[in-house]
Amino acid sequence: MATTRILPQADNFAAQVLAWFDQYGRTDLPWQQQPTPYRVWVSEIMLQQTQVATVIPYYQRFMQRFPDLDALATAAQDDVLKLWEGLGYYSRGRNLHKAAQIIRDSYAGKFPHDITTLETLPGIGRSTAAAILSLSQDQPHAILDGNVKRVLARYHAVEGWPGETRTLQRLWGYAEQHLPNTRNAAYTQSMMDMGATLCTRSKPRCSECPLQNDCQALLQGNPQAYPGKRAAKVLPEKTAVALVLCNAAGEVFLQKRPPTGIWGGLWSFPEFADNTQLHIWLQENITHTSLTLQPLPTMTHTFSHYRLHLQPVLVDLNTTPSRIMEGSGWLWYKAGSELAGGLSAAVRSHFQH
DNA sequence: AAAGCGGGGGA
DNA sequence: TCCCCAGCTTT
Repeated sequence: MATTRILPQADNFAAQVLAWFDQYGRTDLPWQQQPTPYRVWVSEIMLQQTQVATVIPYYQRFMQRFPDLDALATAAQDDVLKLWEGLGYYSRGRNLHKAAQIIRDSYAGKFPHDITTLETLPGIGRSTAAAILSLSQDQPHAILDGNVKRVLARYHAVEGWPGETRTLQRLWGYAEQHLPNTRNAAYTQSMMDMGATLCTRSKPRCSECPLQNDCQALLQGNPQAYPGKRAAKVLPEKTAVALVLCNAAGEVFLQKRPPTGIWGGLWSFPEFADNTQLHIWLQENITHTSLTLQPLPTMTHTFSHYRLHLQPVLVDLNTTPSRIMEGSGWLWYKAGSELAGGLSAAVRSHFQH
């Protein structure tokens, strides 16, 4: 909650941010011309998850077609979504349209100038509501979009991933603490511009930053370490059995995997959910009277979404397969030989040992 | 190919 | 309150 600040700034953070804005801040963006709440609102919604350069042409078409709140509220949803095509996150367009109708019907068509009311509208959260009223009305609210999160996380060396409630609360605290007593709109724009152009995710241009002398992350020598990344999720563990079937020629039996899923379309060992499935397969496909099954050391593979513990079982036929060396979907593979298609990581690591 | 992004909505 | 999702971009 932004409160009235009657004391002078505790530090010169805001002064430096404002001074930078006066020299380098953007003032030529379409929504900065006649920054009415409606125009700023539309721009802020479009700018969620989307960069300025992408937004500009969409914004211009949108404003041409829906120059004011009433035009938007009256439009058919399809007409709104048509202008959103290609921007992504289409619920933004639907919510924008819905909110326009709510303002028309419940607020007599007058755009709410009160942050609490604004936040109740679909598509408008705390940061977006603050940005609209700051930029269009110069109201003293703090924003906290991705750019500002980066600037503050670095300046204060805030540990933790901003998605965590605790980290987010700290960042909001700093965002409010640094607000200037005047020129809030310029300050808000400056924070966004600094985040977008200086305090970038990778290769921040710290030597050009007005905050470089006090930035804790920079003083630590590693601004890129902030904000913290999301903790790696604990991956589900899966187990499977792989058949390493060898013949007397020193070749290994491989199957082509289905086109989708892990190792899609690659050549790999026949894989089974468990030993029972392996035994069934062997009985159906191998005519030898007695087979020796020799377990090999377990191989662990980590994918983006799970960890696979693969139990290889070696079966040596000690015979040379009579005729067919290759069928559709399977073949006998000699280590190092040419192969039309890739090998799964499991097979590659098997042959490296 | 993986992460980031502001808010909505469901668990 | 937490978690996942949407869709496109950037790295």
